[in-house]
Amino acid sequence: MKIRIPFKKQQFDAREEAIIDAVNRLLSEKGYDLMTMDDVADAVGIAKGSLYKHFSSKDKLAAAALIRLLNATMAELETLPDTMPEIEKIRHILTWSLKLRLEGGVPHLPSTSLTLQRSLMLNLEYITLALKMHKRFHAMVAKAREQGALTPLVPDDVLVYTLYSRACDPTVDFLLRDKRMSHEQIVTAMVHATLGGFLSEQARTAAQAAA
Amino acid sequence: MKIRIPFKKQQFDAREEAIIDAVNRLLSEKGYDLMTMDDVADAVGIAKGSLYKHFSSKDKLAAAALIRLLNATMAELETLPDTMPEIEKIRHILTWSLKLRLEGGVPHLPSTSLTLQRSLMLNLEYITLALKMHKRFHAMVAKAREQGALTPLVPDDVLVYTLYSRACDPTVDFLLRDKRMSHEQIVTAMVHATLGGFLSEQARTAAQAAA
DNA sequence: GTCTATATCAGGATAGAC
DNA sequence: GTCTATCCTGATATAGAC
Repeated sequence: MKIRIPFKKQQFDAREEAIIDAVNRLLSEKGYDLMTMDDVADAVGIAKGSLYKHFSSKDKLAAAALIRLLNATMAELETLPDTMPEIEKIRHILTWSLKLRLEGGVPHLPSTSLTLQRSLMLNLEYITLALKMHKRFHAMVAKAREQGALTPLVPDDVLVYTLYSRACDPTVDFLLRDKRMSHEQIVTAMVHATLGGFLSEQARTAAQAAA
Repeated sequence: MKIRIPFKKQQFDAREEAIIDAVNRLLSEKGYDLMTMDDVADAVGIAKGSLYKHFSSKDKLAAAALIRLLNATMAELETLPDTMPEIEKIRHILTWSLKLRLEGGVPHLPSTSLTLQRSLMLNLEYITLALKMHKRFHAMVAKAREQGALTPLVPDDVLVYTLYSRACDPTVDFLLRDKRMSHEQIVTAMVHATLGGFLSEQARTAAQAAA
């Protein structure tokens, strides 16, 4: 049973995607508080009034962008084979996040803005997804620890939160501004510097042998 | 030759200190963009009009707080004995920054806000100090590398910028919110996780022997 | 559903009395 | 130098024509 999607609807959805794209870029550039609805409207090329037909508030707009990001992250996790050691999954998702950020696609996380944080806490769809991802991350880290990859000196929570935070680390901004390292070099260095502090001796020698 | 400082002047200076204290707290809580002059005036307990007699703009206010922070950081560095291995100095200053942050004393760094960043770039006193500290950090990291403490896999710049960034890492906010770790535990874990990624094998085994 | 106003309000900065 | 009252810009959100 094939369902035809009306052209109008397609057009509408495409526009919404375009809006969220713009929001993503703007959020990563200016952050939530400095991003204005005028910015968004201009970037998409529509009037501000029209923008409000799609999203009833600035909150909703940012939430939509973050929800898309959460879904993308979950999808990326799905692509990883079950057989992959958990620490490699962690490395993969960290690398993926950093790359996304460098391409300008990733919002500065909610952590950046108190106002955004508060409004997100009232958004059921966002909370549900965020919680799901949080559990997923926790499970991944716990398994990595079972597999002996993590140092006992740092608790699980620290690594979980670091996975969220590193993609919006100002260090990356500074390195970008210097223009002395390529995107790829930045990612490699950041991943090494970030994970290096969490690895057990065992995992470290294993990683060294691999390299 | 003893110079008497007029009482009025003492009072004035004390008030300025109180203002900067409040700004520090507010900056660390809400960040630059969300901090309002009303907030500051209320926190200090004076009228907004009076506030402007002390600082002619919001920019200046934030700059004053950051300048005080830079000076405090330089002073802290001065206290360290020359004989101390550079990597230990690095560890010390990182620990110091994190503690300060946990006490609510440290502003979220300029990196947080684009607007603040831009206005700071026009503030000669700030730029001069920031550059001085930047050079100081760079020298410290370069020496640490000479002393064989750093891994060749991560460039100096990354560590330098990390020293700035880690004190405003959202990871710390998350850990604080959970209330599952004491301030001291948070500092220890963050320092280990942060520096762990930069150490050479040599430094790592040395650190392990020390512990 | 898109546009062009416009209502409304918050926040930075200033004026002017004391 | 402190206060109160006010100006003015910029930003969210809405109204109303097409």
